[in-house]
Amino acid sequence: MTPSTMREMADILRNAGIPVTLQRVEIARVMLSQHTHLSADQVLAKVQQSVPETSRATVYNTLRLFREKKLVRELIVDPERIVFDSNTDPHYHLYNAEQGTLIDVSADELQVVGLPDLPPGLQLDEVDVIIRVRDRKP
Amino acid sequence: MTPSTMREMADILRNAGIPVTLQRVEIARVMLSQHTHLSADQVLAKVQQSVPETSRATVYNTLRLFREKKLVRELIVDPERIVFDSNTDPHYHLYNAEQGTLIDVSADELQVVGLPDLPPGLQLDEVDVIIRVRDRKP
DNA sequence: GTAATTGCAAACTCTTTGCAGCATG
DNA sequence: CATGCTGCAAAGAGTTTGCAATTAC
Repeated sequence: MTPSTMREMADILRNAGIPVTLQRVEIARVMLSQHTHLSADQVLAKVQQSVPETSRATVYNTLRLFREKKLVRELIVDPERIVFDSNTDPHYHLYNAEQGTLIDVSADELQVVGLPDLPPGLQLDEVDVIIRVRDRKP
Repeated sequence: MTPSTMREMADILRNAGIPVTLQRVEIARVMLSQHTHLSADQVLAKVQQSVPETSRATVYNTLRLFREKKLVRELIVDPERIVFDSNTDPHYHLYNAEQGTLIDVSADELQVVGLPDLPPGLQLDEVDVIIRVRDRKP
């Protein structure tokens, strides 16, 4: 990690009100230095490449913390695992279950029209759109 | 189960090419006699009210079979459990995670516009829309 | 010194699987 | 008789939790 990345990640954490630790900076580097879609185990594997003294529990704890602070979103697209998305702008997803690939679709291209009125006492949280595709079988 | 329901469920199974058994008729009654959203465990609990000699494995096997035969859809809305939906018409969902309630939104009311062109070699499987709501906190 | 953070291992939940017995055609 | 369906129990995967040791303020 370059010094500037280190500093950038630490700043993101502080701005979010998260006390800075080595493991959190490292998890931030993996998740937040570019847009990605990663499962908790994928994050663990990447973090352990640079900081082997990182436990699975810390990764789960930290990802939950990041989610609460809105640094990442949880995507529920596959029953096997939760995917964490570091793109927090409004957007949708194209998912290929066979390959496990997940691609962002900007909210500029794709829109949802005709959202129903919500029953009173409810407020909109978010709208997920998942375009599920598969390999064309000839 | 009235005799007519019994017969109706057996017909649905036969039409789908599924050999008729007591457990399958019972699971069909729970899932298919009206539109519902149920987890495997909820189906198990309901089926066991009338046919206690029904195992968890059979419920999972049968729900998978129903899915392959397009009698039900699998909904991935909550990381805790898979929900099976007996409404196989095109439609979307409004989900309240706190209450666990899931409501159908017809494809007549709500539409997705601007679906991206798919990369060659891919075909569209389905488009899921989940409107996530929560209780309004005053 | 008090509180927060971490690692380890165990626990937990949902789902799948292996296998023996039973039923079915 | 051969196939396939069922129940039971165990296995498996992902996630959470309890707790003691360490670190930080």
